[in-house]
Amino acid sequence: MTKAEKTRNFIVEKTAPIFNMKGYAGTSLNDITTATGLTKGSIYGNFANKDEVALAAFDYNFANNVSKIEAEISKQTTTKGKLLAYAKIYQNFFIGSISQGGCPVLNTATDADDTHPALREKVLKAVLSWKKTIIKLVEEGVANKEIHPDNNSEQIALTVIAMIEGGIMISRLTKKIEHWNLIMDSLKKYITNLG
Amino acid sequence: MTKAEKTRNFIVEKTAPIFNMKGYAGTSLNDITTATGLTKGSIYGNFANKDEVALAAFDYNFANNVSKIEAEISKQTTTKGKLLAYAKIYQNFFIGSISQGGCPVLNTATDADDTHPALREKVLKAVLSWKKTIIKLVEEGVANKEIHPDNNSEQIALTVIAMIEGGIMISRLTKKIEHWNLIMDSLKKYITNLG
DNA sequence: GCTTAAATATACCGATTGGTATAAAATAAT
DNA sequence: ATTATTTTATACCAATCGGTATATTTAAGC
Repeated sequence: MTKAEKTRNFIVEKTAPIFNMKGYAGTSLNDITTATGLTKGSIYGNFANKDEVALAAFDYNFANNVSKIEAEISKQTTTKGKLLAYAKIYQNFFIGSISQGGCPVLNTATDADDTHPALREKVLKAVLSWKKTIIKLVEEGVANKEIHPDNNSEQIALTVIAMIEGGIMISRLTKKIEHWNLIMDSLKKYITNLG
Repeated sequence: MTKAEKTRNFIVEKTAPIFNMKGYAGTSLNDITTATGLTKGSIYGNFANKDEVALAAFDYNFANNVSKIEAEISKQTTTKGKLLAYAKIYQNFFIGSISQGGCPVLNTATDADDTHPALREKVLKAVLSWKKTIIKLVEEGVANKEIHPDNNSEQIALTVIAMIEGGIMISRLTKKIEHWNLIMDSLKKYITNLG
């Protein structure tokens, strides 16, 4: 890894939480330079413009979350209940992540959907791939005869995502962990009752 | 109504959708003056600063949505199924609102939760009052023996809000009305199965 | 170790940011 | 109709915005 690559990564690491908290328009180049300790020249030596930093920051934030979730999911040996594990993991594990800027998908989606097409496109892909992952899990459950084939796998995936993201919004706003727990319990019940 | 009051309302009406789309940091005073056709002097003659315009804009956006929803809810004669009507109304009615800037609660919550305490406080109150309204409906249903008393009314309220807001985020991002329909159908089923 | 190329810092650019003082215009009260 | 008051427009402010050209420093190749 060359020096430039290291610096590039360093910039992304340091600015990712800022973009996640303040949004694209809310994050200034001054924020970026003070967070990294670097000067503008150095930033623009590694990125063409603010857009590229923001896009890289979203990728970083999202990949970070995905890898954490996937690491926990893969720990689950039982193919049955893997879907349920999804909710459980989010509930127990995601709290820390939630308390420091929140979900990058939710933040970037609401921030960029009407204002930043390139960024929007990235979140869109992220959500669609997330949806696809859950659909696969559901179909796995159907194949295992754990989930009734009458269920609409796409509907389940969308519902799970909506409950998680909506729940994150509420919990971060009210700052009440009980709210988060109640919603995640509700999600668990929803998944359990799929059978 | 004095001239100043009229102008104040006019400014709020014209800028409310902009704040809803672009967020607080993303909306500039230039946006405000071009949207209203007024000059800065006129804006600052009616508002102390940009903050006050943003706060008034949120109030306007939120009140607008609430009044629309309440108008439809009150049309429902049956006390039973009023909760269900909630989902139905959102599904059929909110689409137009969603396609032009989205839900002010979701937008402002994710925009302001880490950046703008005064604005955050306003959304917080809005969500808590929304939650309260649903809780009351649920308790009404329990009193009518339509809903089993074992149910946790707060959990139901939070779940309903989470599904709606999460669903709005997804639908606005993917721009697929089928996604919205699937999630709202899921919400209806959730409410139906409460009994 | 020297040269070459890459990476960073400095200093600056015009444009725009939110905000204000003051003057001009429009409204309200008498 | 005239005065007093409110409302709007003009012109300006310092600060910050995103971005760039150039100089300086640092790392890489030989």
